[in-house]
Amino acid sequence: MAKVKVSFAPSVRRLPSYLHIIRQCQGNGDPYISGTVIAQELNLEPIQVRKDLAITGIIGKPKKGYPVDALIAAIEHYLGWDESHEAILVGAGNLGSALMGYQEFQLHGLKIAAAFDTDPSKVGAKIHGVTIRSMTELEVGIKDLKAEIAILTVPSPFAQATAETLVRAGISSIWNFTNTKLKVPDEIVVQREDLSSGYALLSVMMQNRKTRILAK
Amino acid sequence: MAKVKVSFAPSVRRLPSYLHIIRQCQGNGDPYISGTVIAQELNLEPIQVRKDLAITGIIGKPKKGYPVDALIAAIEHYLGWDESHEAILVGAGNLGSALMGYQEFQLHGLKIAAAFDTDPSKVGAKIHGVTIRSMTELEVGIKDLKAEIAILTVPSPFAQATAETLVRAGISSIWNFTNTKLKVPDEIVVQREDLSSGYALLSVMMQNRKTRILAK
DNA sequence: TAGATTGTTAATCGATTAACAATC
DNA sequence: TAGATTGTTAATCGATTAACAATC
Repeated sequence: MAKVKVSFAPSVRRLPSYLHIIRQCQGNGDPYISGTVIAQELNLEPIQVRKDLAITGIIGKPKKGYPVDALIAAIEHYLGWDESHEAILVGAGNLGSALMGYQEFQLHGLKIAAAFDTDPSKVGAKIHGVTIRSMTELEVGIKDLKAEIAILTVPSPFAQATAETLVRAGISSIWNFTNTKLKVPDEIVVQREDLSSGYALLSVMMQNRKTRILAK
Repeated sequence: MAKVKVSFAPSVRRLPSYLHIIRQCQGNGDPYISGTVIAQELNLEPIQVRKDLAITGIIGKPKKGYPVDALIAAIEHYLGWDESHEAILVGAGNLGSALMGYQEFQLHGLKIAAAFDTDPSKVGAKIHGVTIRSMTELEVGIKDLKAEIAILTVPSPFAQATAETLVRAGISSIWNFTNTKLKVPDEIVVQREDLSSGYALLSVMMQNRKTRILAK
């Protein structure tokens, strides 16, 4: 295979957008899609798209572009979205419930097998088809279900303690939706999703826009 | 003021995490906090924290650190979080409802004045204190409320059309939670929040972890 | 064939990190 | 004072972009 030296996180983050575009293309019945087209659709540079796609190992055809079906398969395989991963969700509040209802995840191999919450009135109920269990069963539940991913949507003050329980129970990956930076062993994979950081960016862009307009 | 050449988006994105730590410090009654401490807490390099804080214009004291109250004020002012912004939310589904319940936003000046949805059974109801109005009132509603921000949580297929209505109604900033890249005029500020990109990163890290372990 | 598009190698750009003098 | 911490200037690192030969 050709040796590919590529930017990492930024490229990986862009892959789902590519996948989205390419899927639409597949719906149209086009057998090939060019990096140029993808770039245009997403307001990116064509060279960036080509570089990013290279990490999946896919080979394009000059003049035509990339074979749509193979490209989708390559991206999904690279992301591991072609096999299923058992997940549990901790904290069935507003955000947690919303995430349970997100069908897209299932499409990408993420199976939320159970949710856990401290609120006794929720326990036993189902939200979007997922049964809510008591937080006291968390450790046993994780082992029973052989879950590898935990989606963490508890209130921030409980984030660290919950994470420690998760690690004890053998969870290897945590998708952290709290605004707490978790202290966990190095071998645990943590991905933090931070709405505040996006909102901060939006806020600053809004201010820049205003000064830009005033400067006219 | 000292001239500060700084990385932009990444620095801005980190500011809310700093704010979170510094607030805790304020709770403890500490009058000063050092960049070193913040860095330790977030697993960052001290120099990075100092560089980031410099963009807010705050001046630290050698040996002591930054004055906590002034630092909080400086970050909030830089982000524009010290004044309120009227927002509306479009698409009161799972995610939309969750966002309406997110108190943290109000704390940072984001006021969701109304929500809009196509579902007649939702119209008139309140979710987390926000009244749901009919989508047909969207344009008038935005003008009435003098909203500047629209939080877009409609199903992806409706994202582009809805965005166009928003722009027509005079919205200047869109916080886009759909996985559609919006085509809007340049002067409109758009911040896209993309769960798939975070999940992609988590997925790849999980695979790398496995190969790392197998390599042992 | 001619030309669009690929993949590779090199150049640029921007963000992070290092080094260190200034200072409380 | 001595030493921790700041802010500045320079060096490194990594990601994006440019240039271009290869190719269908």
